Amino acid sequence: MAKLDRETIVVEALDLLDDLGLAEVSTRRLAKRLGVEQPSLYWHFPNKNALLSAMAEAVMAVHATAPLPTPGDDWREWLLENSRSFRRALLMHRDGARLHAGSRPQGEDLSRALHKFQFLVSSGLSERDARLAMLTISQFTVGSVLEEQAATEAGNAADGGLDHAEAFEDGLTLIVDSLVSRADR
Amino acid sequence: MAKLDRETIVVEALDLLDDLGLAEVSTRRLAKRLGVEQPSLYWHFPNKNALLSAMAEAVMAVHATAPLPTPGDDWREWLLENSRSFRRALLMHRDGARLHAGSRPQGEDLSRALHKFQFLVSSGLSERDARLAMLTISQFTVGSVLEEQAATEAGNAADGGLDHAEAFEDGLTLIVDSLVSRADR
DNA sequence: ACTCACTCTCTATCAGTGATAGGCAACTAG
DNA sequence: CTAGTTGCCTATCACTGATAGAGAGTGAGT
Repeated sequence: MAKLDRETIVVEALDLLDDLGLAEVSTRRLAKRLGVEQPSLYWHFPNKNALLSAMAEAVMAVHATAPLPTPGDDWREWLLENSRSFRRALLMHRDGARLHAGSRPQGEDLSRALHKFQFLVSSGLSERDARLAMLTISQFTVGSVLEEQAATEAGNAADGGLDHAEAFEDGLTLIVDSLVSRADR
Repeated sequence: MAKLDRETIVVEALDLLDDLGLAEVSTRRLAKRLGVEQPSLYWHFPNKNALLSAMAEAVMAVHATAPLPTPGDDWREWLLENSRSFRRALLMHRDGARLHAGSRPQGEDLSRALHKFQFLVSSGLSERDARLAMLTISQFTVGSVLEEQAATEAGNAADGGLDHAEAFEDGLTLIVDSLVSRADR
């Protein structure tokens, strides 16, 4: 019936993810949505992990398509905006952070990361600080969204009335401020 | 045969975790290790999630037992050491960060967190900065260890020859430095 | 026109998973 | 001595990810 297709599958899988959460994403449920029998999925993906990786990559697509920094840009502002874009991508789907955490970085991302790194260096940061900036911020962001989504899905009452967006913004500023003062020195 | 016991079960479960990784921890494998049939576990725990929570709590026990700060302590040094202790606990078991990420904070921890918060405030940080410090650092730490353990278990070649301990230390310093300069102002 | 290979989905089935129902022995309190 | 509780057992459930192998459809080469 359905013209299956890696992309079609991934799109439907993300829909399923949003509806039921990562734990409830099964190959059977997904197949049923696609109007197909379960083993058919295994022609397009070698196993479920490969599917989850493709989903994780698709989730990151919005962020990975965002324009790269150009030499004239203000590095501080760019760093903030880049991090927000990353966070937005993770938040766009239910369990986005958990999904992302269980997947290794792809090939395309590496060259983009390199570009960003070089932008920071040519903006005046030391190589060490540039690498530190990218690592620390991305780890903080993943940790932050992971906690936010865990809080949302579990007790579902916001934990302690915490404003996650504000907390993220503050944490991000905290980190970036430190980088600024190092660059100024 | 075996005198089962919540603690005995958790200890064995953590052993199993270290041997096979979180994905391979099943109630049957665990029961077999304990010399017991699988449903017996369900007398001691209502479901597998409860078991995983108990495991997560046990993993944190080392950290949760560490002495609380006392008024005379240097807050910067204490903050650094507290974060290292948290990281060490996560690293002590395979998939420790993943295990931790899938569990909600317990009751005991909350009063400890409050104590730490108050220590930071009485050391001169604003309430806002104290909360920010604890949140940001813990999220960074979880994100950091999550990535470290994912790298270890997957490509198993260290990713990019990255020294995770050093990267953590640098990121931590980056964050704490920012807090210091805010406290000085 | 015929055949061969390839693509893609199907049916059938597997071992393994978390979980529940209900039985039965051992211990303990009245 | 009996009644209740504790703590394990057997048997079974619905569900999961995965594989084997059949067969329908398509298209290229001769």
